[in-house]
Amino acid sequence: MALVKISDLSKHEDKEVTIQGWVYKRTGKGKLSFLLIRDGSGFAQCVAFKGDLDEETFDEIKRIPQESSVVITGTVRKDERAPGLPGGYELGISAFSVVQAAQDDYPMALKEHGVDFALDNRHLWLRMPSQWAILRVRATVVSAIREWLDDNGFTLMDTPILTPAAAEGTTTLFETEYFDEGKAYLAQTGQLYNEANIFSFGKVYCFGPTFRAEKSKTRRHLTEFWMVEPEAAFVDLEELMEIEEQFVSHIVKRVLEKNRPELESLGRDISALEKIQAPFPRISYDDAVAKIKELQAATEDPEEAAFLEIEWGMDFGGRHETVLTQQFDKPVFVYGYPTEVKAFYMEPWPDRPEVCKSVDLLAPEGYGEIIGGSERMSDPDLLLSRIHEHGLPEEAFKWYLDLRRYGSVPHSGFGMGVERTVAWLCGTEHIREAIPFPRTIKRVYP
RNA sequence: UCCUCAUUAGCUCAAUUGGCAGAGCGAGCGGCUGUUAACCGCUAGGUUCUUGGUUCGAGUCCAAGAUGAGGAGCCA
Repeated sequence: MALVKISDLSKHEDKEVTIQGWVYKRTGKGKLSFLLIRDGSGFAQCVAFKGDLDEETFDEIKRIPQESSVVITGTVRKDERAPGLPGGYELGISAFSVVQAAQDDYPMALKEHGVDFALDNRHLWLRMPSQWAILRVRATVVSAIREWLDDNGFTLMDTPILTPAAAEGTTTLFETEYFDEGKAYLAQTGQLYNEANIFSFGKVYCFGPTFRAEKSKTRRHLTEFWMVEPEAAFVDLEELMEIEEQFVSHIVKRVLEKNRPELESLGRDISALEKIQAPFPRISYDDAVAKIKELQAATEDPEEAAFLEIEWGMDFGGRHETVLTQQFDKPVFVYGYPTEVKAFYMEPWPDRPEVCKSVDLLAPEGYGEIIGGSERMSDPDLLLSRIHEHGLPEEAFKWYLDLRRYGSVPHSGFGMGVERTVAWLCGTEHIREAIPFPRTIKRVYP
């Protein structure tokens, strides 16, 4: 008889098959016992009738503790009552064997848990359907990212994680001793290296973990997170936005194709995701500020109005992004931020030096920034003066300035946060659930 | 770093004005042939975050501390 995955049960209707997995839940009903089994590919109900089995086996099933690892053989039945993921099919048990009976003190009840308890038990929390669903979506997001970039002429270039100095000069970095060379720092971005790579490969991307030692304690921040950073030569700001909207649309499309049961199990509003197709709306920073002021004036709640206080030149806070994105049912591009609130390497707007050619992509439903990008500065003299203005060590950027001396071209790139994207697509409250083992300012265990 | 909030059974929470420490889930035992967070009966399970103070009496009031959370700043 065939060894099958739960996700394939529907292909074996009325056949006897064997599955290998773990007991997620057990419900006794006298002469009937229900086991909800998970095997990594999904969750399926297995049903034991006392009359179909010898007494010893039925008794063993009736008493099997949650999380025990088991091998079950049975006949696949279509039954609308059968719970599971994808569900709708169940196994009528004919043979049952235990690989290991779990201890009966499994700490995670099949209930809501507080954040602290859930995170202390992350190694076990991962077994629950909600976490399984979110991390399956994450895997699809990652493969869709690579697929789209690989298919659209971008070459993967791995950039270093150990770096000699602050790349952007703004954020606090994790520091480590590096032999006799002094300090090294965990990378906060691979962008500067990618700017070198494009002069050999044209269009490139790096994709890996990124580290920020900022003491950010919000639902949108991790100290270790995954970021994909495409960078392309001969691409200006307008073309960059076109790349981003095609890229994001493709990721959403793949998730809708591959993870519909997962999204449904999470209670995600799928129709909201079906609207995510290029083109996305574009709004200038100037207009966005005007819009926020308008929304602030219309607010009756004085507390909310205070949060929405904004003047031209300020960066957006979380509240600003929320009210702005609520005006759209797709992600929205905000471009042309004030030079002062952005990184040193962004190309100035023609005839408006106080504005730079930057663009952020804000996800709808209040999720906010998932992408930050810009057209990069191509003039070596201006770049050098910016490095001085930001108090950055010129010596560390010598190679970076070289790029502007030998065949400089207009070029652009962006960084997309994987966990923020996954949290948005799954409708998850906090991005810590969008990575298997989150690292936050107060947590490096487990 | 700052602001705000939280901490009671393994988990999620309740406990009136300061007056005997409680429930549901989970666990164990028993019952039930379709459970969907099943249901019914019984049993076990407590340093009420810590230290000090006020009081006849503190889970509750006061002080200090610990731990955690999510907001600001910063960013993806």
